[in-house]
This record gives sequence, C-alpha cells and structure tokens, in this order.
Amino acid sequence: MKSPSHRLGDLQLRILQSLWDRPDSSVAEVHAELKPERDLAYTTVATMLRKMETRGLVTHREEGRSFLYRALVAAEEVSRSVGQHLVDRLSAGSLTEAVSHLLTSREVSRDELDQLEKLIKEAKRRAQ
Amino acid sequence: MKSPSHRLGDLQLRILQSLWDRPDSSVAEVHAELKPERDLAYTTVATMLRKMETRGLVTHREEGRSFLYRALVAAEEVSRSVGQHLVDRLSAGSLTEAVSHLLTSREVSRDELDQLEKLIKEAKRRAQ
DNA sequence: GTGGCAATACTACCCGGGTAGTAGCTGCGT
DNA sequence: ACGCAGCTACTACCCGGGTAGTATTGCCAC
Repeated sequence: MKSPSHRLGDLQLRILQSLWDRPDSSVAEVHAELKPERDLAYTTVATMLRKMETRGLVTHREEGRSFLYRALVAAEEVSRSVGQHLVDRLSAGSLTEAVSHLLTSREVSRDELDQLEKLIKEAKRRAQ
Repeated sequence: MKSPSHRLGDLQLRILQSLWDRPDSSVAEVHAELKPERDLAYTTVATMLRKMETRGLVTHREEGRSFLYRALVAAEEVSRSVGQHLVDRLSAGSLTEAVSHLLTSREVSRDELDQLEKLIKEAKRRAQ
C-alpha cells in the first residue's frame, strides 16, 4: 500500500483534474477541455493518456471505437502527496512555514483569510 | 525585477537552501552539507552549481584555487514562485483550497494549528 | 466495396534535471 | 623540482515530461 509519491508534471495533473471532473472522457473530450489553456495536438493528449496508463494513473475501457478514460488515483491522494512534497522541498517539513510562504506569496483577500481562519478552527475541533 | 517563475528541481532547491544558510560556500562545503541526505559525487554538486550559474541562479568568486558560490536569487522570491506554482497546479489558484489540502495532508499538531492561527491573524492585521 | 474519417499505436524528438567519469590545471609540501 | 591532492572543465549519459508526426485500424456512408 505504498503511495508512490506521485511525481506528476503539469500536463498530467491537468489531465487528471479533467478526469476527476468528468470520468469516462474520451481523448477528444479531454483534448477539448484543455484546448483553451493549452493548444495541444490531439495526439499529444492521447500519448500522454497512454503514458499515464502504463504508470497506473488512469485506465480506460472501450466504447465503440473510442477509449473512455478514468483516473485511477484519487484527487485526495494526489493533492496530499503533491502538497507534502512541496512542504518538504520548501521548508524541510515545516507546514507552518510553508503556509506562511503561501500567505506572503500573493495578495490575500480578507475573504480568503476568513475562510482560512475557519479552516484552522475546524481542524482544531477535529483534532481534539 | 522579472521573476522568471523559477522552475527548480529538488537538488537545485536543496543547494540554494545550503547557500542561503552559508553564502560563499565552496563546492566541497556544499557537498559536505548534502552528504548525509544525498550521497552524491563531488563532481555532481560541482556540475549542478555550474549549470545553475549559467541559469543565473548563483554566482561565484575565486578564492585561491576554489570557487565560492553565492545564491543570486532570494529565498523569498523562490518560495513565492514555488508556492504560487503549487497553488496554481493544485487548485487552479485557490489558496484556501491549497491550504486545506496541506492541512489534510498530514497530522497537524495542536501547536502548529496555533501558530497557523496566529499567522492568519497577523495577515489580517497587515491587510487592513 | 470503397473512400474517407476518426480513433488509436508507434516512433521520434527536445529539453532539462540529475548523475558522474575523466581530463586538465595548479599550488603546496617535501 | 616533482608529484600528489584538490579543484574546475568538459562530456556523456539516463530518465521522464512534453510534444507531435506518421502509420494503421476499423467503421460508416453511399
């Protein structure tokens, strides 16, 4: 049950997000969804999906002449390992420092701060 | 003042951290510092430093027969862009979500939560 | 049944991080 | 004066993400 520290590139992560949103997407659908942000060739997406399948990140089933892809890794799981990796990289494991970096990394709206406060409180409640 | 979205590998980041800690380090010193965690060849570190110099991440001056290296990018700057990149990757820019992911990514001690709360409060004070 | 389209399969390439071996230089100790 | 130790320079390689062109397959319409 090792969680093999998913080392995902930007495109791979983006594709996963698309599949989490809309499971059983065809290559064409994923390609269409990514089109606005990244003008990739159709075959690029197809190739990436195939590569990701060999890595166990996604799987497919056939539907007529198309493949419908599904993510095999949970969003939770990936967020966790990506996040954990960042914390390690950035601050030798100090979560507080990491968050502190995030906070100074950009303009944070009052709204966001409120939400964050709520998050912390909730975590505290859960923790006790 | 361009912040060219530093795309740093793990090793590069680790080397920078070492240099932030101890500027004007020789290759030998950086190598020694990294030794316990990553048993790299001396030349590996030297090569990486040279590569990083061509990318403008570090610079060196000569001291006798050795090169003493200094980071050219600020810790702040790098933390920011690395953190920002994560937020973008993970949650399409939602900082709240990103932090939420970090919070669920591991056991968070009560202490850490307290610290975090303090962080938020401070940010709020600064924001108004 | 044949042309064409849409889909996948295969292959190749680039790039950059990471890793390290080997060659070449130089100053220091004896 | 000479050789060794230590240092940099050069070169090469692997690997994986990313990108895409070309080949092949198979279905559908007419």
